Amino acid sequence: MKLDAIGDWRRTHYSVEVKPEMDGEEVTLFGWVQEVRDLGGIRFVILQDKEGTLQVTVPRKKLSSEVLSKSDALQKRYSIGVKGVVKKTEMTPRGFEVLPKEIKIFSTATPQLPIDVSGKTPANLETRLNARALDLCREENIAIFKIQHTAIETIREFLFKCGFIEVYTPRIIASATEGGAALFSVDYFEQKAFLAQSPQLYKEQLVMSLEKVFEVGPFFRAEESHTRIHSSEFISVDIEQAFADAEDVMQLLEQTIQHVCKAVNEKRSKELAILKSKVEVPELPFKRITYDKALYDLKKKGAEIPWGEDIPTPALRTLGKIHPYFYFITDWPTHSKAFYIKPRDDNPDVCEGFDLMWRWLELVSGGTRIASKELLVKRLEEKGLNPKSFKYHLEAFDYGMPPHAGWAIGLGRLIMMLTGKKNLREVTLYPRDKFRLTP
RNA sequence: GCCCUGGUAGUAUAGUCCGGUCUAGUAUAAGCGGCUGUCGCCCGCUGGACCCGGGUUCAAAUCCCGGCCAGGGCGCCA
Repeated sequence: MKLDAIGDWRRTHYSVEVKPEMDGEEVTLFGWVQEVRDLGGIRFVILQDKEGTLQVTVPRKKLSSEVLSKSDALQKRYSIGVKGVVKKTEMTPRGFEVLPKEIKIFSTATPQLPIDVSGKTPANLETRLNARALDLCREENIAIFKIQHTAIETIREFLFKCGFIEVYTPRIIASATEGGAALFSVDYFEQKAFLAQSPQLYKEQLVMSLEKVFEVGPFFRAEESHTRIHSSEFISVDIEQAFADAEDVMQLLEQTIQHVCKAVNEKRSKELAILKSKVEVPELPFKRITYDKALYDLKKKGAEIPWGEDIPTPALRTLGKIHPYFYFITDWPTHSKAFYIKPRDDNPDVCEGFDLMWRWLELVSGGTRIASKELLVKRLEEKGLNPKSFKYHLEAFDYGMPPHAGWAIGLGRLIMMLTGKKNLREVTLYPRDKFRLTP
């Protein structure tokens, strides 16, 4: 088929911007054919763009042969341009239709698509991920990533307003042992290097200069995790603040979450409706329960966890039923948290680390950090880590490290909460896990 | 890495327990034809599938073993 060039055509309106009141007005529309309903003497073409759909109506006897032959060729997913006239009518859901004067076909599509973009025949997640570029054309997925956009936009705006500076720390790092999670190794010229699992050490160093920093970016964990809430590559929203403690950053966090919920509610009601998801604007402050209280609650429900251990997933599910909303878990056993979390001055067995939970899902992890080099070295040793591997990081503590605190939001999990999706992969454009490296 | 469940046309599924009219059903998508108000349009026709390898058996989509893959759960996980 001979394809058309865009030439001097430029879009005048997105589908959503066309209104019945524009009756008689000429518009230029770009997008994709979502569906063609051919009734013989009349043909209905549903044009989709990133904002939605509208109906292009082709009455056989009333249009030029050139427009007719173009519309004859149209099939699902063809990329097209339509120059036409808006006509007010009661016969379409949106109260108007567009009568084409000229149609351009920019690109064709294979007749048998791997998934049904109009959503009539559902496909499994695996099938959808294998055809992800096409899957992402579905209205529902566009809605998910618009919600993510609004969430990130809101977080940035709010943090900027609070005086935070956005930074970019290295993804390629030398140290293999920050403790805990396994890292991916990469060839780095003649050396071995690793992909960063978090910006933790860098953002702590930056509070000495920039005081309040944040970073949004991908991080990597080479874990065996095979669950619907873990991914080898994920987006973290990290902040770190000088001259602050856990309570300060918890307040910042709950305000951030509240702003996000409010913004998504106000700006993305259409997308939430598409996803059949509801987001309430939470009241502040969020409930704060201590680790001890969580264990006590669990014991009452028959799940006994020895003091000092991390709370396993099944127990978190129980906890999520007891507290079916946002809640902080505070005062964790010091040795259950990372080496840089500050132990409490009045009881060093417990630390100033916290998790923000949404039901059973850990959305955010944070805490007051250790500002004393001596204590940090002690904690590294207790964790079985070699302080020598942290030479450069520890040096920063010789130059006036202020008291500081911070947190990290798992962006995908936040989006799961907002969209009601139950698998992290669904809210990740191109998910990466142990078994999936493509597309 | 472990446990459970599963893998059938482009997609989603029925059939599998209890092997044999399964020549593998249905929906949707696709191709062709028809239809002037559809909006999950409708009607007719056509083509299209048992994950891979081995075994049991007269006979395997169906039973057994191995592999690969998927979903869920667990563990791991700043």
